[in-house]
Amino acid sequence: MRKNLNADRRKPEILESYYQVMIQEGIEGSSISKIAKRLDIHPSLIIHYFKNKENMKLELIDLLINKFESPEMIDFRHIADPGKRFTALMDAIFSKQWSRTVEPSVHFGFYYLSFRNEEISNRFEIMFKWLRDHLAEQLNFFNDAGIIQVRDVNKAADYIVTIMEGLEFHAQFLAEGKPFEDFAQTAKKTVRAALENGDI
Amino acid sequence: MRKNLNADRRKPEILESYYQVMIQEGIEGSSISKIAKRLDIHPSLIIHYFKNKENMKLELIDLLINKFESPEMIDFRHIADPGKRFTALMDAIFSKQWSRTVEPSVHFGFYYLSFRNEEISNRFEIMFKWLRDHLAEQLNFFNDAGIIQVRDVNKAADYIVTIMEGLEFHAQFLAEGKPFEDFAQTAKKTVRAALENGDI
Amino acid sequence: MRKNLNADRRKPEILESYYQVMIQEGIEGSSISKIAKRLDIHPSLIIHYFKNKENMKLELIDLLINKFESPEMIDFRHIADPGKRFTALMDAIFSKQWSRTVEPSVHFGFYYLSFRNEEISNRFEIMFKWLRDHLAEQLNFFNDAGIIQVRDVNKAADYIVTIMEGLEFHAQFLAEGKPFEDFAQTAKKTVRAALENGDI
Amino acid sequence: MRKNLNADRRKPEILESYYQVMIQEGIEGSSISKIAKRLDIHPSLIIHYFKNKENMKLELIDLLINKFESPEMIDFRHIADPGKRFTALMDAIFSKQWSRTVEPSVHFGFYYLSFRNEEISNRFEIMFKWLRDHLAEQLNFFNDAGIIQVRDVNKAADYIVTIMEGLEFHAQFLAEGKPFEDFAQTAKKTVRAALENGDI
DNA sequence: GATGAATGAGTGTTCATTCAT
DNA sequence: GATGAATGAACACTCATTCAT
Repeated sequence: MRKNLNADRRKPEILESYYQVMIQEGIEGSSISKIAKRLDIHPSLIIHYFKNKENMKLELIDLLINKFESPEMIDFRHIADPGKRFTALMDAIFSKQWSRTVEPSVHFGFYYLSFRNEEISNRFEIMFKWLRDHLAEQLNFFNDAGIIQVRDVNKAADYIVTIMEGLEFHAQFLAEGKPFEDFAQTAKKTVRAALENGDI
Repeated sequence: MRKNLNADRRKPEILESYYQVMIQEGIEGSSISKIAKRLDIHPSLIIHYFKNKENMKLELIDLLINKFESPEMIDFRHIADPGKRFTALMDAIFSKQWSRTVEPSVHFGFYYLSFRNEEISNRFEIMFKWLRDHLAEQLNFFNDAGIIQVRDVNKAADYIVTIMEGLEFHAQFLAEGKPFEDFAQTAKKTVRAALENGDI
Repeated sequence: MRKNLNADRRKPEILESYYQVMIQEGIEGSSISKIAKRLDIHPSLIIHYFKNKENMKLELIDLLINKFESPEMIDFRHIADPGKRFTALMDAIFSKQWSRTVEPSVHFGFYYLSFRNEEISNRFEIMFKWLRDHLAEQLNFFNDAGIIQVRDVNKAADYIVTIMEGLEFHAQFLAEGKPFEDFAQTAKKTVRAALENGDI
Repeated sequence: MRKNLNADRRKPEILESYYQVMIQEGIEGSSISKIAKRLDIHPSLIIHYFKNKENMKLELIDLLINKFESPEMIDFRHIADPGKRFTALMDAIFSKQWSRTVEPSVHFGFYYLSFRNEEISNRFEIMFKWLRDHLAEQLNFFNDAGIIQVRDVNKAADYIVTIMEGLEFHAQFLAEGKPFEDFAQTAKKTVRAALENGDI
């Protein structure tokens, strides 16, 4: 039991433990005492750092969203060639690595909470909009380069995000044992065709 | 307050109350006592009917899934004309009425639980596969009738389900105040195009 | 599920079920619903027959005590020869069959309850006194016949009962895997010696 | 009512309360909330200290057993003279003080629980064996000193423990208002005679 | 005779949180 | 910074029992 660490080190440690407990026990099963037990610290210490559970929850969400928005994940503006950049972007979006940046059970757990918690809802909204806008901007670029024939880039960006999220459902209930990538490839091709054919 | 109703009337009444409490308070917030209070009955009466909470949960899920699978929702085999049947099916799938057969918050609540509860997971899987297979069968029919040019009906059916579920995310975070139908129309057109163009 | 049996048949059936549940689950674990479930009848039916649990408990005790007091267990007055009758009585008292007329766990369960339940206490007292008096009477007979040299038959009878009950403790904690009869033999010999030597 | 005592003071306090409630209400009647109410503390504080009721039960048993095994109760090796030591030991064993170190109702309550609870059973077994072995060792000493003529010290020790426990039954049901010591004296004399006469 | 509806008290336990140290 | 004492609300569930049918 390490002692006298300061907040900068303790807080991420606690959030990581929170995340792990959530994976194993679910949201409602992630009690402060379980999180504390995993770290071999006293539950009160968690309250000490985060004031209350709600704060901790929001801080965890912020942390996870930051992972999503990290440039190396989805920003390929450093690739000059439009075709290559398009492929890179599509590959990234439909990759398992990207979809599973955050454990699906945790992702959906917070998504579920967003129905009744405005603070969480806002955070999700900001994240999705950021993603959508980033995609729209890139689609514009690909349009201009003649790679795709999208009529309404905003709607197209919405469409991509929609499928991305839907993929998780597919993986959960319809994958029939096949790896995530299997159907993701199909989805990617279909989406590419839609963008290239000007279906949207 | 002895009303002496029998199980046939009480159980649906309790499940309805459970459903309503879940909408307002979320899954983890739906305690037996809250459900009972809503009905002005004693909590132990709920146990009397369902033995335990887990049973009640599963019975509620079964009830909700039955709503989904009701023929009038999605079965248009009584429409002989292939073109009209296709349109009817597409309209149904992307309709708000269909998407919101069950309150999204409840739908996603149970979806979330399925990560850690095999019984729930199985029920979802069966429902999604039933839907997917029904769609695949219909796509075959439309293919034969020359309405669409689908290469792989199973993948196409998967794709449709995937988008359908993804739509909920869009409505939640990206709709920007516009009604559900707005983007659903866009999605429908894009999917129709994909089926007609043989993109999948 | 047999129906329409009358009290004469149902009550012993229920008491037997009660006894069995008590063996498996202990006194505090013997709920009416468990007893009913074992018989595949409705818990209310048990209340119907016995009015309440306390009555049922007392009726079970009466039933078990009757087993104890059955003449074939301990009454050897039909054996005319004093020596043979003495041996028969001693053998019976220190036999496993006699000691285990009622399951020890149940016997001690009710014994334990007698501390706080006067009705139960009275029943035990009557039974023990009946046994003690029966023994005293027999000791008198053996004394007169010159088989033993007991100075105070009442005290001797008390002593025998005392050891008899203590034997159960020995079997529970000190038997070290050996059968009940092992130490019971030792005890019997020691008691016989005490009676014959006039130690009491 | 925040008293902020610490575990060293609170735990014995709670165990004492548990013991008292058990005397009044029996084992199954000793709920955590009753124990707490007696101390005017919150029930969850008891959980705080003992984690769960089972632990508390075992800790109470350990505490009571320790009372039994305290040297001043039964260890007379400081008395050099064999005859005096023998008398002291016999007097102690058949004394009310020793028999009632723990309230009989509690003693038998736990004894009863031992039928269905291995942890409790083990504790009893250890305690009884400790007592038996201590007696056997002393009997050896007395044998060597020529005070008694025991043939099998182990069996004799078993016999003594058996009677000791049986005495409680006698006191409960056959004492007929006379004090415990009354029949205990008789038992003691008879046992002494058996040891001295070589009946065992 | 038998069942089911309904109650209400009670159980042990979990939980987030506050406060004192 | 860290721990432990203490609380109080809440939870699912068990139980014996009553009443109507």
